[in-house]
Amino acid sequence: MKNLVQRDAITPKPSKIMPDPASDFDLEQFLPYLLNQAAEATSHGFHAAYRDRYGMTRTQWRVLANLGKFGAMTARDICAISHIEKTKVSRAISALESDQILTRTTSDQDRRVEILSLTAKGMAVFADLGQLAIAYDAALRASLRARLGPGQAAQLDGLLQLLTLLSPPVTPVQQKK
Amino acid sequence: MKNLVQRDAITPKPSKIMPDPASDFDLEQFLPYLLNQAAEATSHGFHAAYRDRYGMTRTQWRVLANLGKFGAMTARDICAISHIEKTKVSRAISALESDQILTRTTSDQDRRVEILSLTAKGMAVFADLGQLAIAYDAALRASLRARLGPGQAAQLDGLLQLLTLLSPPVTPVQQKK
DNA sequence: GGATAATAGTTGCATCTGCAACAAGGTCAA
DNA sequence: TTGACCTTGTTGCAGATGCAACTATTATCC
Repeated sequence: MKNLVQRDAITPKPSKIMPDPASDFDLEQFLPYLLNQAAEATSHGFHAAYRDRYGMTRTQWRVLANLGKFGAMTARDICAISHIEKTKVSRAISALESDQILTRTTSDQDRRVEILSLTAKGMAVFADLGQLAIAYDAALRASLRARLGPGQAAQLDGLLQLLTLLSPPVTPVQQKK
Repeated sequence: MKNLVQRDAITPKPSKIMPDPASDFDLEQFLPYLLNQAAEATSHGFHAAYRDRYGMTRTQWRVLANLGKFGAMTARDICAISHIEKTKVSRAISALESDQILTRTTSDQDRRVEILSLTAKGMAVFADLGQLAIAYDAALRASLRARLGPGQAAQLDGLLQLLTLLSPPVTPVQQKK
C-alpha cells in the first residue's frame, strides 16, 4: 500500500501501474448512498410543514403519523413498525405529551407498558399535516410519472418496502463486537 | 373535532360518525417515509464497516468516498455533488484531516478555496472500505433480484436518482419565511 | 418460592446536526 | 479605488442522536 502516492502528482488519470481495487467502487451506484440522497431530498421539502407549523421534529412527526394511522399503540409497537430507535421514540413521545398531542396510560395487564393515544388536538394536527403530506406526495409522484411513465413509477413502493425488509438480515459487513 | 375521544373506549374500530380527513393519508405510501426507512435500513448495515474499522462518521465516509471516486476537489464541489450541508462537510473535512486521511491546499487562483486530496493512507482506507461496499451492495441487489426479477430491480437506481434531482423544486409545502 | 433472564421504557453523556451569523476573499461597476 | 455584493468555508449554540447503562416489571424454570 505504500506506493499509492498522490496520483495527480504523477499522472492526471489513474495509471495501470498497479491494480487499484478502489476504482471498482462507484459511489453513485451504492444503494445506501442513493437511498439516502433521495430520502434527504424528499424529506427536506416536507420538513417545513411540521416544523414551522407545530415545531415538530422528524421523529415526532413520524410517531404522530403512526399513531394517527394505526390508532392507539405502545412505544414498542412504534419501534417495530417504523424501525426507529427506541430512545428516539421515547423522547419524541415525551415531547408530544408535553405538547398535548398524545396521552399515555399504563396498561392494566402489564404495568411496564404504556398505551399511547392521540388527543383531540393530536388528531387535528395529524389531519392537518396529513392533508399536506398527501399533496406533497402526489406532487412527487406526478413528477416521477411524467418522466418515467406510470409503469416504472408504480414499482417504486414495492422496491422500497422490500429493501426495508431485506436489509437487516443481509450479510452484515462485519460482526458487531 | 371534540367528539373524537379515545376511540377504543367506544368502539374498537374508527366509527363513521364524522368524515375523518386524516384517514386519507397513508403513512406506508408516503414517499419520504418509505425512502427514509429503506435508507436507514440499508445504511445501518454498512455503518459498522467505517465505524468499527476507522471510527468514521457517515458524513466522513461519504466525503472520503467522493474524494476517492472523483479525485481532488473542493468542499464546495463535495456539497454540490453529494447534497450534504456545507457545515457537515466542513466538519467532516476537519476530522479527516486530523486523521491524516486528506490534506488541504489553498488554491493559488482563489485563496478562499481549499483543494482537498486524499493522502496515501486515505487512499488505502478508501480502497479497503470500497471493497466492503461493493460486497454489501452486491448482496443487497442480489436479494432484490431474487425476489423481483432483474427487470424491476434494474430500474431502482434511475428512480432514486430522479427523485433526488426532482425534489428540491417540487412544490414546497410552505414558503420558507 | 426465588434466582435468573427477558422486556418496556428512560436517562447520562459524548457526539452529531442544523441554522444563523460570521470572517476573509473575490467581483464588478461607477 | 471604493463600496455594495457574492462566494467559500468556519464557528456558536441549541437541540437531536446513538449507545450503554439503568429502573421497574414480568416471565421462566429449577
